[in-house]
Amino acid sequence: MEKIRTRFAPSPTGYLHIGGLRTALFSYLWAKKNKGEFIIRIEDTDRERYIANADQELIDTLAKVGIVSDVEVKHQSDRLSLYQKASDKLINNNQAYKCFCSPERLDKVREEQQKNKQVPKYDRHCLNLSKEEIDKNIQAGQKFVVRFKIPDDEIIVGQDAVYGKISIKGQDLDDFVILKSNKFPTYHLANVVDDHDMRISHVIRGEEWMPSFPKHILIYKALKYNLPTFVHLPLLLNPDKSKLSKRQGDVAVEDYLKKGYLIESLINYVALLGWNPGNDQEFFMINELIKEFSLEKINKAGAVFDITKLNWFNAEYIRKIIEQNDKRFEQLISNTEKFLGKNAHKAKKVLRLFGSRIDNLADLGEDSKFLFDLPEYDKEMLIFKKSDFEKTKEGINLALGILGKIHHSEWDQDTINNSIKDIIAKRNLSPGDIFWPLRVACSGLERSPSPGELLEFLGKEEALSRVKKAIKKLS
RNA sequence: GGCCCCAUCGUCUAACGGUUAGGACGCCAGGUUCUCAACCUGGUAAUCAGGGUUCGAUUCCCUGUGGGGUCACCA
Repeated sequence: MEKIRTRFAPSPTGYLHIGGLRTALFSYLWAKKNKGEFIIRIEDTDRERYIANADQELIDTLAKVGIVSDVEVKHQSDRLSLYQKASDKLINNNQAYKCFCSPERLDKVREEQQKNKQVPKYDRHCLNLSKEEIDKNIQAGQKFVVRFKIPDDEIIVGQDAVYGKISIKGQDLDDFVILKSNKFPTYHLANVVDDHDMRISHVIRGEEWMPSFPKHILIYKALKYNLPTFVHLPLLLNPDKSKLSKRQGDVAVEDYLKKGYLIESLINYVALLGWNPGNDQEFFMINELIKEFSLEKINKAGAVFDITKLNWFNAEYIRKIIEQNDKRFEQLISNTEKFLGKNAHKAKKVLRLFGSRIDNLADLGEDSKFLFDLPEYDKEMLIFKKSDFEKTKEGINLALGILGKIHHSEWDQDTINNSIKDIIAKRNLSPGDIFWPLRVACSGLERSPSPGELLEFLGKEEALSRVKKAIKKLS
């Protein structure tokens, strides 16, 4: 059997899109599952939209999430002769022709057709130019494009691994351009020529390519290439069901990385958009995805990119990593540092404190502020809703006394909690009379990690100072 | 508008003719508890509509409706 070869072929016109990530991931998974090859190819045939370095950034972002090309990354702009040759061949076979129509004329024709409520379509003005006319035009320095000649009496049938049989009448197709006047190929030509040249077995791409699928089939046939398996992926959608786009939220993978979403959660979540494992498993590490991935389980309907579920995945992964406390935790710590600014050295402790309370690492900066800089708070806040002024005052004073007696070397939440519980029992107070004011004293907040955790984090000196401050407020 | 594709809880999805239509996120309620988070328990909520085919349709077929994609010398 032929070796499985897939490719991800972005054009360097911007950053990596979430949808692009999903496409790249599925291609990658399918190749790896079959012990095949995954290839990245840069489709830089549009010199007008080209963005310098975008190709490298695309490659870098993919590498960050673990998706790497098995062969050297090639650029289509380096391979122009290949497309030229294919184009020549099609012209020679009378399956393509040179077109000298100016953009102005094309615009006019299109405008006219729209006015008459016709479908905009090239009018084949140059289809039957004589050899003499063509030579004359070229000699006069006239620019031309090469158009594919659509067999308009044919019905083109395509087979897709996800959508099944797709058929369309030739007459509904336009004589599309395959070679631009600057000798660069269009997507249609370059894509087909390269996929054939690189012996791609599965063309995995977004559903937005469906309309041009028949064109590609026609080129394959005209060039006498074997057809690869086509796999069109359902679209990723905005909450309003339109194609996932900027303006309704972030779509760049880098944006999510910057906000402190983990690679694991991004990959895991995106893998489950338009694909399912056929059972209830939700958590997948990359190797499990490779093992379980299958084309049959790809869905047809578009999938809304739902940030709340991504948040859940991310929160789960953060908790798991902290719990496991291994090498990945060390990585998470250094990843966390950049969100803490000057408090980066406390990253590990901050993570331990907030790891189960955040959706993404970017939340950490804001959430942990009070640890380093006690906010102002109202003294009323110190009194627990089921307590009163006197009991609160008694409680926190007792706390101060106990805490003062705990030695620096024993300053940890277990010791602290045990001592406090002790005194609560002895004095017949309720936990709220003492834990609550301690929390507020330490945080200035009503919602926070537990007092024990906070006291430990702050250290004896800072902790006692905050407690004293609270007592002062009450007196 | 032409062409193409799609259609199960709000969202991601399972059920390859027979299920009380399942799971997850979210949301709600309760438990735990000094608060929040986590955790545990429970609940909420869906087969777009109408026709067929069939003993039986979420599932197959048709029509309608709805949504989306695409109609460039962009990919």
